[in-house]
Amino acid sequence: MVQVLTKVRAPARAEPGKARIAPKTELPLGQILAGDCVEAMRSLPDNCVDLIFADPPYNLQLGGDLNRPDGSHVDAVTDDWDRFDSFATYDRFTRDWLTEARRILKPDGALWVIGSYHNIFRVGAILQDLGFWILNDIVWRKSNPMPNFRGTRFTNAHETLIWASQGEKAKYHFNYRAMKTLNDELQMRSDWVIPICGGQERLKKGGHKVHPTQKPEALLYRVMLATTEKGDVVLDPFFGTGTTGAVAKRLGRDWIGCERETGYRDAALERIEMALPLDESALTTMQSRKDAPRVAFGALVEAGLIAPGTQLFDKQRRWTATVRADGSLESGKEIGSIHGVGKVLQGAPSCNGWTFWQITHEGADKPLDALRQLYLLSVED
Amino acid sequence: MVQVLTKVRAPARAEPGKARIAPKTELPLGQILAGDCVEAMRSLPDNCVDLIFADPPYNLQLGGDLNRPDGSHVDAVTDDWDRFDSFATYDRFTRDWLTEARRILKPDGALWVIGSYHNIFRVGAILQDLGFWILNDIVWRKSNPMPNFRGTRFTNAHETLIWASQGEKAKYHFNYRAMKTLNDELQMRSDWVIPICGGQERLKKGGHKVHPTQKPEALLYRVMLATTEKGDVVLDPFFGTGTTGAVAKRLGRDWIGCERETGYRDAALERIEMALPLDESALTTMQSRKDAPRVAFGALVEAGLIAPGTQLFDKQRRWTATVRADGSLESGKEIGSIHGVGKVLQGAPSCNGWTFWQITHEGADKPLDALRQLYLLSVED
DNA sequence: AGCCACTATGAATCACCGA
DNA sequence: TTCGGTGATTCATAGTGGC
Repeated sequence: MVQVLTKVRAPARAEPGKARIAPKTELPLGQILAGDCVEAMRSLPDNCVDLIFADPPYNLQLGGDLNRPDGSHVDAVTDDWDRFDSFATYDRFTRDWLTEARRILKPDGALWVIGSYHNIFRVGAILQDLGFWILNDIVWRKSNPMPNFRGTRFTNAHETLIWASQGEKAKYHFNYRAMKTLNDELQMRSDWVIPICGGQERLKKGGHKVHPTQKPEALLYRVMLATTEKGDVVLDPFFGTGTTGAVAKRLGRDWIGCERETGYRDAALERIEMALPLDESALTTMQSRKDAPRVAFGALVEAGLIAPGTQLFDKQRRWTATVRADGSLESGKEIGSIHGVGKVLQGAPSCNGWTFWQITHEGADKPLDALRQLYLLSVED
Repeated sequence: MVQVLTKVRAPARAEPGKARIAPKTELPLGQILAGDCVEAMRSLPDNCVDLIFADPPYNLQLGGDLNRPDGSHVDAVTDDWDRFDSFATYDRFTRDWLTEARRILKPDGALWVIGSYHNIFRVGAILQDLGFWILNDIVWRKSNPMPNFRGTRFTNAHETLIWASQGEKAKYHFNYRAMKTLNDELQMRSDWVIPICGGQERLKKGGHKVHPTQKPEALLYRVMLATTEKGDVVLDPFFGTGTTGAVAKRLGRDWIGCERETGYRDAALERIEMALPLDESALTTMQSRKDAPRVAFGALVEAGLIAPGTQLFDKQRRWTATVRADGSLESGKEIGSIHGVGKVLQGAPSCNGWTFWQITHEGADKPLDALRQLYLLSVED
């Protein structure tokens, strides 16, 4: 049953003198706390993190084996950590970690939780009961989901994220301009098309995936770009193989993880060690409408086709420019879209940035448009 | 003797002796029951409807008026207790109508509920608590949502539907082939792109919309096509201006509505009166193979389409087998049905012999299934 | 090199009838 | 009620190997 057992504290808006904000120096930044996440969070002070991203067990309740039509076996999520006796047990677990999360979250911090229909309705109801205020539910539309092999239901092609603040009146951070820039000058919608995690990004060991449910970095990239600032502290209570940490490092955010399993912790630390932080200029995102670029290529940056910090150049190599995290471009004092910067540099009345700017990709120089074609192929539906 | 195994009958709608299924003649088909939906549903017998589609209100706890169960008025929602109280009120309301819905729904019936992040998590958790079994959550992705004017959040561009059966082991109906056909021969996914209701379809009176949240008919069309058969009874506890009734009439389904407000009832009746039912042939949908007559492999041998002694082989020609006079198959030491032998040879948990085994027929290699089709044509009248 | 064929796999609550 | 037999059912990527 979804119900609140104890009355929750007032939702907390940062009022000077009422809540002490813990300084970052007291925090285990860049560390993975071993053990149960509730215990781990108990070791942290009140009001100390800016964002919590949580990917809790989904309580899938899978039955027997499943085979594809060709007879091959589907590798299901049967790990111990996803087994709960009942909805009541799962609800208790959920209430426990959400309660602790609420305590360590700053008054103007935000919570993100991802889940599927197996668990997300319970999580959503409980976090509302605890006083969190839902700002959006976000649909991650998978461009390449696993089919329904037996033809018994609709292809389960999405997962749901909930974005919530500490309370109805609580402040929160939303980088509206960065999101709009990332989405080709259209407001970012509540449905995001992102491929599942595979290929080079998927952590493997001995030919096998290290974690059964590794999330794509593009998902975390958008979450953090939308709702944190550079230097913010991001905590992930179900750290797994550290996607949250890797993206936080790339984006210049500090991170804290909680993870019970040694194998996941080791893989995460090694992975984050290798992650390269973006440089200062690449991290600067659009702040106001005045600098607003018209960009159609933020999605390529997010998808990892173009890394923030990448140098672009024109065919004659008269100018170069640097790609920033939200898909804007910087060249000397000029900042804007790929089109706008190209126009100003050339002193031309207009410029098509897709054909003007060149990029070195797989050892060859190509116009940006070549990468756009690649991207379109990858997300078309 | 030519033998066709019994054609699959229309799936029985309940276990005989387990529950009495009310005959349709006892039901108020094509009527809108006035008043509160819980009261209205109480007037209906157990196990009497095949589908319930519900679009419940979700703004009870916010802004406007809020009444406690005893009828007293709740002041503006400003403190925690009141907020909790409003969720509790909404939960009680939800549990009440879902409980009654569960009673009148047939054992193999299905429930659909639509909502937004304001209420859908509570509805989903409660229906799970009541024993409903979620089959899919569906995202209605609006092609033309209202923008977020203040730029404070992501554009709220979708709503969520939950599709649930009576329980984990309950049967349910899913017209897989019809959905696949509707989606250009790809499995229908859990995210549906459908425009919001506007234009000619939107009911207006004196220049104003009659109902604030009229749903597009395309949405109901897909729901009913996917999970009901012609002649099924569809009930909508929050009938509004009758989208459910209009689509049910169009698709040859019977309907029952519940609606408190006279204005909505009048508009709905007028609207449904004008709706044109599709003719018989247009209503015929793609049948799944499972509904086709069953043919025993032996019948093809008997009919002379396949001679005893014929060699069969798999696509990669790893194995061969010989057809025997009684329709059994022999491959080395293995003897049995086309399915059983294929299963053992591959070491697979199961095998569809019709698609696994190939045969040389009229100079070309074909799966056995091709001959089955020929056979079906030859015995059809 | 480039193209094609073939294989592998991903958070999945994945049949149903008759004896 | 359990058990066994029949037979229905997959999409987008990534990777590998042959020609």
